[in-house]
Amino acid sequence: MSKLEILVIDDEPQIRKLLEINLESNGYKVLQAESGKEGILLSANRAPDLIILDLGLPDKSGHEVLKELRVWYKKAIIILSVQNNENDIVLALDNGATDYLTKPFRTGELLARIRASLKRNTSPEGNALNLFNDIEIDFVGRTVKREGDLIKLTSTEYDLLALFANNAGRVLTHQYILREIWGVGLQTETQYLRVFVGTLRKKIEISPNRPRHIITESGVGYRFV
Amino acid sequence: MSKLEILVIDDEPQIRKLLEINLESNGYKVLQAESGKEGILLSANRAPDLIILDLGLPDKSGHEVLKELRVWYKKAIIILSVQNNENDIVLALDNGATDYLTKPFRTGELLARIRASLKRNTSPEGNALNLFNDIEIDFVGRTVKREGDLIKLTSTEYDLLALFANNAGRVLTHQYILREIWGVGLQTETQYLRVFVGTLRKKIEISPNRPRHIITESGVGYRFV
DNA sequence: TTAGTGCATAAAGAATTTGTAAAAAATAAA
DNA sequence: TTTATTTTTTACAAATTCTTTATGCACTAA
Repeated sequence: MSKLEILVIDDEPQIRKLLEINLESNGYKVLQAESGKEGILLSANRAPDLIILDLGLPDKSGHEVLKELRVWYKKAIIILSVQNNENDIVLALDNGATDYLTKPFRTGELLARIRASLKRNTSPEGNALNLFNDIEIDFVGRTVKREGDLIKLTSTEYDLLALFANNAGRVLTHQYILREIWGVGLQTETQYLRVFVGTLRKKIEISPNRPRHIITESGVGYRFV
Repeated sequence: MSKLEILVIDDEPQIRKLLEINLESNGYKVLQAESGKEGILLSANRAPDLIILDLGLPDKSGHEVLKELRVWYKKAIIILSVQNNENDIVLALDNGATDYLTKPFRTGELLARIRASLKRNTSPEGNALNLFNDIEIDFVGRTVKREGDLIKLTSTEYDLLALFANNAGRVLTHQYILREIWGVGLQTETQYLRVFVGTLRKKIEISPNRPRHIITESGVGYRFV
């Protein structure tokens, strides 16, 4: 899994440095902007997973930046500000800020609030369902259905099918499949593959001897449709 | 549109009164509880749209209440506490609190944070009572029934079943289950899991050697249906 | 035709994984 | 303390999955 990206929009270099160190040591990738304009540009180009926004920017008010971002940016925006007056807090939250922290802040708390915000980013549970005609693969649940009925697959069979499904339409060479599923040591055991394709076909194809999903590409490999 | 309901769990009557006045004048309906137990019960019965929870309760720690609620309650929980130390804040947020405010708080800010939390309240309804065919699990009472008859489970057995029920239909790996129930240190003790799945099956399955609820996914983990 | 190559399938054996019973240890209750 | 309950270990049986071998078919080229 790749690192989550966090964009820091703040004009104070010390704060940016402090955040950079803390965030990177916690496994995040950090992008930096020192003005509102640059921040908006970067958000549009890189689509970070979370934005930390300072209210006191040189070129334009942080409230304005927040408003502009919220037109299209749907993920978490945490406000970080020296302003501790209620009006600013209420305004920011009502403009769609996910959270509001006042400087000086405690890094542990900030990290916890970042975790909480990121958790909610993904919450509308996008069950990664993949449909291939009569075959339905649920990558989250690790289950496979044909015409609504659950099919029992062994773990290798599932891995193989998932590999096919993730490369639907593409021809996968024997070598490549063997390397992905069995590892580099067994790249030459083409017979494994034949056996497993056989059992998979028996389970997911309507007529296994006339496969419509796992197509043989003679001399090369297989293709999933 | 009917009024949104907010449950206040706090043992201080003054705070409850203050919140009641402020919330009701802002168009919310207010429910009140003065202990953790009462709060959990009320949440289960009334399913409020948001919960405001004080950490310093007389009967049990607010952190415990939060954890118990989060097993099934999916909407916003805002923590209100005199504790301003980082550990409490981090713990609460990591346990699923939506937000954390320290007393004394500014009502305008609280209201803004409530609005922000309610806006994000999109997750599907969680229910304290869960039905899986003949099995009925009550997350509030921590009780399990099969065809109406109470089943006696040890606490680990219950935790395991609750974990399964909260992830019904999806395959849970051995590692994941062990981490959730026994903690990070015992991730490799797969045998524990076998024994407990065995006893659980004996208690909830009609024919334990042909399980219909806890399905083995050989080489991977288990799946609950 | 006949040998050669690549693929499909069945089935036996090997290896791994899982289930179960029961004893030992730890914890909670009386 | 004693007793009861729950959890952790241990040992072995059962089931499942993976690997290997054998065989037949289809196609191609000499």
